[in-house]
Amino acid sequence: MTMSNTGGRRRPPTIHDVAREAGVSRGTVSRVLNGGHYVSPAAQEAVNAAIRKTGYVVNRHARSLITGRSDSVGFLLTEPQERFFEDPNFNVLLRGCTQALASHDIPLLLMLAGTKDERRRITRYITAGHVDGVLLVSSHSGDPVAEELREAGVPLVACGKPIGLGSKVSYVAADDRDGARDMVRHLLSVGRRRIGVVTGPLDTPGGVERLAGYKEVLAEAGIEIDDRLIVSGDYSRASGEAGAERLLAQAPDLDAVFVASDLMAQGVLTALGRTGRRVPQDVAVGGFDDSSAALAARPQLTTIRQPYDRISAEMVRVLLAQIGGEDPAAVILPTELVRREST
Amino acid sequence: MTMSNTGGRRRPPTIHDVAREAGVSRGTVSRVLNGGHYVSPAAQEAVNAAIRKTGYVVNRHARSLITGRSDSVGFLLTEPQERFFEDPNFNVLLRGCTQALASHDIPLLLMLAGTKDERRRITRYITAGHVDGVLLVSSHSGDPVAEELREAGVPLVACGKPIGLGSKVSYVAADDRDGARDMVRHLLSVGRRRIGVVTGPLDTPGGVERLAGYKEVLAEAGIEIDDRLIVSGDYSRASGEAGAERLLAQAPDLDAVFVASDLMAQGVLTALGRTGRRVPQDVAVGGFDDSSAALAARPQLTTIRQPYDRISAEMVRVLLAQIGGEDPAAVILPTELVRREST
DNA sequence: CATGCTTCTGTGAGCGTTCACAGTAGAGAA
DNA sequence: TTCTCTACTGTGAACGCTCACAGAAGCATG
Repeated sequence: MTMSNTGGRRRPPTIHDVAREAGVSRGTVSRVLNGGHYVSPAAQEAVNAAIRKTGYVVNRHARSLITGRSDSVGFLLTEPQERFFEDPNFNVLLRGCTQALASHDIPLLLMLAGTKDERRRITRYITAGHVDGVLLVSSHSGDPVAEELREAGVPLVACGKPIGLGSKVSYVAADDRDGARDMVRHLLSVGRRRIGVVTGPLDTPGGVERLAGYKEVLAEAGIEIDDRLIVSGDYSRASGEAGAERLLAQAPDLDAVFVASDLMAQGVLTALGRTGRRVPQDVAVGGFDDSSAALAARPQLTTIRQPYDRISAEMVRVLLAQIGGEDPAAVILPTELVRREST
Repeated sequence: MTMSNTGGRRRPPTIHDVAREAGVSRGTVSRVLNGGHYVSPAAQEAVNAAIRKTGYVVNRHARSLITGRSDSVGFLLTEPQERFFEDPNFNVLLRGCTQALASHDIPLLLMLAGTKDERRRITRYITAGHVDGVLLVSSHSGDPVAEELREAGVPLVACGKPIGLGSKVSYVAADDRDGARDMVRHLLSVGRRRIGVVTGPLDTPGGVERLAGYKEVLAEAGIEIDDRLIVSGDYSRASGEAGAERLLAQAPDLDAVFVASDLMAQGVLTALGRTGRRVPQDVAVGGFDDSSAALAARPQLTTIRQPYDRISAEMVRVLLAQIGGEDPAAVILPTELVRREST
């Protein structure tokens, strides 16, 4: 009598064990697992009972081996690392994507491609088919990773419109220009006329579009664009502080600043405070993002809310659709003015 | 003449293709891929050339199917979601772990287990063997997920000492008690005597240990412990603010506050500012973590630096060792006082 | 010359799943 | 009856890899 493996190390149950338990074949169990088409109610029930009894969980590796899909997606960050730390938006986005994917039972692989080496390694990993698609967070133009992935035909959804890439890549973005318009209109409505702006990097759509919205509204209001009222930052707190100092030097009479991110707006508040200017009495400050930085700031920031929960949900939806064979799509979501203490 | 697949959809090269190209067998290619033992230099070279030429990348699913390993690890967050957003430490930890794993070519799966449903799903996923091990970020005691994983024998490394679990689980932590001692000694050294404390949750090791360090140093200095100087928070900014208000009500004469996290310290600063107290002139404030919040605060916080880069590196090292069959281990890392403007 | 050892190589089997296909049973139509 | 159609079920054959094993070659030892 040979020893069965009953007493040995517990081996996870396979589809075979389930089939035997349910008194059906592998094929029937597999069909139940994949939607239950062409399965009789009796078999369906028997299989489900057997799955519960055995504690069976599908072996994704075996499945992937034959289907060619990995049933996982990558969340790829090609920004330099500092932004990841500082920017609260990334957290929200990452969490939203993770949860949206989880509801489809799809794990998210976090990929950081800061250095050249990392980029090569990760590109290789992705193009080898180890993930079915990629959620890309990298707004800067000329991102070589994104371009390579697009060429390799990897399903891809960017957060924010990717400037450098051809139009054939999906993206989900908030309506930057419209948000900027709302904010500047709001600043006008509270009586401000000398409105400065700290833009984002001008090689990002957020940088370009928000500045465009600013200019449009001023033009509509018949206010001349004054170049001394326009400076650029890189979305970091420090660059906001530096930007505000340049603004104050070039145009000490300004009575409002529209800042292209909440984090930079924090820096602006610091710089204004240092010169003794009160916010909002002397200078109104409007941010952008409605990130946690907006609430952390003193005074709390009036800002433009980017619907990050919806953005992440849409990114996942579009990506899964694309993995399923649909064409790339662009989704633009509306923003919302959130009024707090700084205006 | 049948059509070869040369003209069809490009199919990724397999180990077979490499073997044919190199003029050796699958087995030899496999041996090269796995360390190159028992392979002649000539074969070694031929295989490497063939790999370069074909652009071969190993199919991890096929490998996993037979080895039983997944060559991936999970980063599991069982905290409620708010903390993830607010706390800058998570970012640092997450990034550090991702990078440390990347250098071993191991992808990180991000797992968020906020709700009961998510917890069940994720436990199932992990115990099914879809990851080789888990990096656990959850300091609260009585975490059911951690306990289940431990029982299931899943390699596990916690960040911070897990109170609830048996001693058989690995963890990496900063020396909380010693850090707290350093900070309180520092406050004493700048002449403070009425030192309040805002602790973390007392069901977390950080909460307990940092308070213990505080008490020890005061005892050594011959200062009586005054319960009115001790309040607890939950590491959130808001709880810091509330805690400071309670402290000020109970002991308006305090001249320093040791706060168990930088984020809470930000709240403390806000509350102090509201009562007109100057920091550090009237009240010195010491934080803990040296997170980005410490630099963002005005004044910038004197704080205890937790070596998160080393913590993440150690977590990964210990986890990989454990996956490799070694026994669980505990690692305690030293902290460092960082003096800034708030003391 | 046989024997053993070490280093290297190829081969068959099998990991757990899905897919294509063949087949069965029953219902309805001719 | 006989045929066709639909609903359902079971059975090989992969998928691409690693592992165990068998064997070959080279060299030293008995």
